[in-house]
Amino acid sequence: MPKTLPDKITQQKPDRSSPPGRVKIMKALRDLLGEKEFSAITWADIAGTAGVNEGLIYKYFKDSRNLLHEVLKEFLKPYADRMELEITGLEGAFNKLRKLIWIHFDIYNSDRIFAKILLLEVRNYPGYFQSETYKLIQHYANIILDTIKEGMRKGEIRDDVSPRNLRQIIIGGIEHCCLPGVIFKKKWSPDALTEDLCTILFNDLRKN
Amino acid sequence: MPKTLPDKITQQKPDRSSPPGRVKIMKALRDLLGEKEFSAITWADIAGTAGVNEGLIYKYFKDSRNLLHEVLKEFLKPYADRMELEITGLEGAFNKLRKLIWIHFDIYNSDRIFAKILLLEVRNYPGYFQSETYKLIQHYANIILDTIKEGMRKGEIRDDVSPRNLRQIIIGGIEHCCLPGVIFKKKWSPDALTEDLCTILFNDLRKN
Amino acid sequence: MPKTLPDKITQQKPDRSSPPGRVKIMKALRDLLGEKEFSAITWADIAGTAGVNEGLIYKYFKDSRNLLHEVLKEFLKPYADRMELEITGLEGAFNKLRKLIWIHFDIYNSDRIFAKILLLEVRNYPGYFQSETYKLIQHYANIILDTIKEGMRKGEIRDDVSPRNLRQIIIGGIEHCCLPGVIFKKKWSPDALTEDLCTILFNDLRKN
Amino acid sequence: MPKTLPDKITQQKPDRSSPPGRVKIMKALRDLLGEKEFSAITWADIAGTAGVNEGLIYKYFKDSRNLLHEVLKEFLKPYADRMELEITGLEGAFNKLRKLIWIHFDIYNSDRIFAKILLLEVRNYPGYFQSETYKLIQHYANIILDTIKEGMRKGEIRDDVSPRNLRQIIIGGIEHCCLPGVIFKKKWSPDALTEDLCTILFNDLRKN
DNA sequence: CATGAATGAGTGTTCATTCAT
DNA sequence: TATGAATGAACACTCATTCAT
Repeated sequence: MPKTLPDKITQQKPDRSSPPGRVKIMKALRDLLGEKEFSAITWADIAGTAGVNEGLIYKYFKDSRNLLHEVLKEFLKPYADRMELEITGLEGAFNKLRKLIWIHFDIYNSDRIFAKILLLEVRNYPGYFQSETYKLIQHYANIILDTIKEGMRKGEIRDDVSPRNLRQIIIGGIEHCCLPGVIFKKKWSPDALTEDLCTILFNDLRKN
Repeated sequence: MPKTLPDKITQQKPDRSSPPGRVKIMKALRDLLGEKEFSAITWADIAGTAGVNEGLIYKYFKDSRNLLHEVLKEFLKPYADRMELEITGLEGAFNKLRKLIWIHFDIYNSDRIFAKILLLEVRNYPGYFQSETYKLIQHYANIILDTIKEGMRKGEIRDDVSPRNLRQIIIGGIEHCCLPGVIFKKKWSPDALTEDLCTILFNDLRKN
Repeated sequence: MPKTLPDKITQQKPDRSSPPGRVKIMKALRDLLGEKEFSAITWADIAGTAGVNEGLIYKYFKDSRNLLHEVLKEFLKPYADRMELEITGLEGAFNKLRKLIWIHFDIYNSDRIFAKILLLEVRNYPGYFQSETYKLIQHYANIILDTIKEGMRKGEIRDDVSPRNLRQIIIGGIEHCCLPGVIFKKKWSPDALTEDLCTILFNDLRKN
Repeated sequence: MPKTLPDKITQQKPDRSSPPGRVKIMKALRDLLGEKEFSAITWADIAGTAGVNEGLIYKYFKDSRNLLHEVLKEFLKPYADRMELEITGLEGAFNKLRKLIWIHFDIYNSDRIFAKILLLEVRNYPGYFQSETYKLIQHYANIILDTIKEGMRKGEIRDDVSPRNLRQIIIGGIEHCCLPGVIFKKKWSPDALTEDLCTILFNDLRKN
């Protein structure tokens, strides 16, 4: 079973290039997201929490959505490289998929705020599917897709199903297994969920 | 392969109890949902489209969310009975599940507006998970869950996985297989999707 | 010499169709225009002066420019019919032109607020030359143009010059004769200005 | 017919007294005026275009209007001497006036940006009529006025009209003949316009 | 001489909501 | 039952301006 991801991926590199105000604003939004829905967060909230002037937000971010995407990007970025790294060296498509699945469960489990935003909120903001955040998400999704395709090519995975559908089912399965926990704020075990999901997807569902 | 659902489930019973104003308002929202996001629809929009006064909406609905739920309920209601009806008489858990899966694909396929609302929008409205709409959705989910449990009890479905997780994976799989089509407005074939999803879930994913 | 225009053309017909709020708002803007530049007038000013809510302005006028044009239209409308009426029955192009010139001097003389707006302010608002106000102004300009053309056709006015240019010179002459008075808030005599303008334009400028 | 003004009047003397920042700022505003209305130009625009810091503008110009006037002054200055030069040596008031008129048409024709600003925008800025720009403009106007007065004194021009009014009519005529071209961005012929304007103003308008 | 960072006050605009008729 | 009129409170966003470095 995979071990937890290296303690605290440094989410925020205090580039001396990033002005303190900008940093404070992003931090403020991150904090506020823990308290309330993004759509309920106002510029006044953000400015107030950050301790900066409202106008400053506009200086660094063209609008509130842009700010959110910036925050999400900063959250998602580190996982991008991570994910590819984690599966290199693993043998067999199923092992890789299992690992990828586990990582997803772990990420959603360890940061509930972002889990809620990613699983529930962000998707129905206008323009989400053109956003950079979506592109990052798609990047992960494509890692899964590539793994599937490779597995099919190598004759490990049955190739009488659409690889895209398989990927969608994996992702959908992951997300819906997390949802109850996210909504009703309960902890879950990434290990156990991975086990169940893989059992169901990889094996015959019929008894014996 | 299952055939398409009986043409035009009567979505709207003109209860003589339902005053014309109320009917017009609900109709107006339904029409508007085809044009734009729910969150972008204002009372003025609704009143304008319905051809009634803004104030009148308050007579019948306490707020816009309430109105939305009312509309969704009206949409979802017919399917409730339907679903149970469709699977009674079917032999075997897998057959029943397949049928249920197919129905979901078919519903989302045939009404894209509601698909978009249900799959993307409604979930992140505050209070959704306490709403009646959610209860109706849960009702369908429970039909699936019951079918799974029955299948396990009867020794058809392997019982070393959590039935809830299995249900979540099924639902998540369905939804994520529909999502690309909903987002990018492409048609899909409920038959083909059902086939893929069932193959993946029910059988061994390993080649041979 | 022409006599002053009939006392107080009824600028505002209290159509019972026009809601009191709307009327108050337009009145408020008209009053404010006497005090300060249009560009310095805020919605708060207008709402405050009118004694109504800021939001109400938006109900009746889509933006402040629209409100201004509405006010200008109401001011200009009455003169539209007037002008054509005044010259019907007059004999000879030069008589007609003289009358039209006099009317312009008189209008600008009697309402300095609108004179200032029309001669100085309104022209450089974005979209002015697509506005309804401009169309109304053009209507007057076209009456002059038609009179010129008719005069040329009838052999009264020399036809070796462009009628459009002649019109522009007449209008430009009128406006620039008014300008000093408008800017430095001095009264002028429409009669005297008409006399000078017509002498210069109609006759040989050379002595003898 | 007068020939075009000497190619490229040097608009900008790189006084060693003028610091590079100041020069860049003025250049930036001049460039921006070609793109959009002055009123739509912000300090950020100017600083961005100039490639300097916003704060720097304050070092050199007390406010944006002041900056505009500075730019206009720089534009208008060269024509001041020019104009007097051009008419010295000419015989007869009418010849001089014709030349002055032609020069105006030519200036407005050759620099549309400044034409638009001078003919449409600048006049309704608060304080314009106290500005240095206005004084420069008045200077030109006075050259015309002096020429008229001289012509009257010498018995060339009829003296039964106010010289000021005559000047206003000339200037108004010039401006209004240019306006359509400026607004709708069409080229015009200074020669043809001069011909028409002089014919109308100097001669009898009556046929024969 | 020039900059990066930050500010404060205001702007137009939006909308759900109320109420007398 | 339904409407026209009006309201209040907030909201995102803008921008000229200042100041320490």
